[in-house]
Amino acid sequence: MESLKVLVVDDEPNIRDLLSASLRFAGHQVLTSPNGTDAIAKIIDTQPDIVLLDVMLPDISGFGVTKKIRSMGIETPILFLTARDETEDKVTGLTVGGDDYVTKPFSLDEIVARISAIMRRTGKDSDGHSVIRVGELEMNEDAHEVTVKGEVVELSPTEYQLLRYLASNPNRVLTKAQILDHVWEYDFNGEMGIVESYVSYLRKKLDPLSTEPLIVTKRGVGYMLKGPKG
Amino acid sequence: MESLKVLVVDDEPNIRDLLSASLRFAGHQVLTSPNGTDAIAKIIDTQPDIVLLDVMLPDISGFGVTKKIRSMGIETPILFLTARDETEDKVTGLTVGGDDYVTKPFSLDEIVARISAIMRRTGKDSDGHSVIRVGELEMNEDAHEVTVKGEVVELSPTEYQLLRYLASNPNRVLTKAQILDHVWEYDFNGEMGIVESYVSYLRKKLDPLSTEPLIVTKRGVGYMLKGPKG
DNA sequence: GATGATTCTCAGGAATCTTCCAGCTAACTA
DNA sequence: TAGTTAGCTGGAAGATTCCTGAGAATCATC
Repeated sequence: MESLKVLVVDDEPNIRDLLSASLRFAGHQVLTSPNGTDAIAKIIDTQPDIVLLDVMLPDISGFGVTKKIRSMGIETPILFLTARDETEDKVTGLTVGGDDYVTKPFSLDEIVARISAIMRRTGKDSDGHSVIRVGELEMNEDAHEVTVKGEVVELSPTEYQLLRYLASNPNRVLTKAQILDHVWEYDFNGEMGIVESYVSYLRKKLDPLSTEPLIVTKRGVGYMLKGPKG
Repeated sequence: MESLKVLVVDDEPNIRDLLSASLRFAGHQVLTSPNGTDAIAKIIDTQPDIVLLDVMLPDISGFGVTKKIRSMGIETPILFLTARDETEDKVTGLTVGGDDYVTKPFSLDEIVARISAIMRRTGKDSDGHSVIRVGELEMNEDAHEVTVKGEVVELSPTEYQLLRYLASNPNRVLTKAQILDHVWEYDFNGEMGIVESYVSYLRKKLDPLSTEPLIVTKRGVGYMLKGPKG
């Protein structure tokens, strides 16, 4: 995916930093804003490609911000961030147009994936390929379908996210800490043993179909998804 | 459907925004107008392909607007937006020619479908395919008839709309929030469990006729209508 | 009004998923 | 080689998600 200009709007500095770091690392240009009024000004001023917008803001709500900028003819797609208990009754209207939403706490990989999806849908992303392909492995992001050598593999949500993170970084060792940070929700405070468990689950499902082991262990370092070359 | 120039006339900014976002996302060019006089000017000025016209406007009524532009020889088809309690005959009398009407509150998918239908009828839509075909499933938009392997299936209005939304996005997972936003009326604030119920209804009617389950559940993500060739 | 269809809510239960744990195996090191 | 450490995996508790039947409320039709 090409580099995007992203505006992150959230009143919690922690969340802003978390998202900034992650998005910058993904190659995007990041701007931040702590409240609604500032966000509106920045959107008008800098014209970002996408806005990550917390629904719960100290001054104007995320919906208010949306209404305001839309009434000015600004079509920038928005990815809403909502608390889990707000969603149930307030979801309506959130996924209109190209917009989408994620519930807090989220995983960083989820955010990156949603941004890609929105950019793909709104057609602003030049290489709008919704399929991740690494050797015999294929992940269809639209259908959430995974195949190895054409054979469909059923994965649970967490298994899917883990595999996506690995497949997005083929031939590169990822530490358990990195995996935990990207795939699990940011407030997860469990042990890294869970990564081992899920790698085990993935292997059990993937290896019977593939000619050679897909996920290799780099002892003392982490895991790596093996691609065709290298 | 090709891109159309749509004029949205409504005094409620919320409705204008909702329709703008949805129609723009559907690939149309959208203009908006908050009242009757402005609408008339915009119609003359910009010559839209279709007008979404609220009947209840602060200055001139939607009927007044229609009368005015028709007297000037402008044949632009109109989709009226009316409150549910406004008398039926008053409206039906006015839906001559290619015109049509929907009652508020409406669902976004309904609006998009009606626009397609009008464009088809007035012959302005080049690829006027009124039949959605996905594998063994066939939906005739004109006759509102659904068949699986040629067998007719009777569906309630909501069941039909849900199936249409799914069938318009084959092999693509749609979240319950997306489904709610597209299929249900914009002021619906019930729970997402209703989507589950209706999926259940559809399955009960469709699956007995099809060779393999049409609607698949992607646990933790949403639902997907499975078409040929994943 | 009465009947039947439709919409919507709710709750029990089934199926699946997440997480942790503990015992085991494989790999490294002294 | 033996000891130590890192990683693997089965099991199980608990949580979550999904399915579906039952019933209330609403709407349409006669």
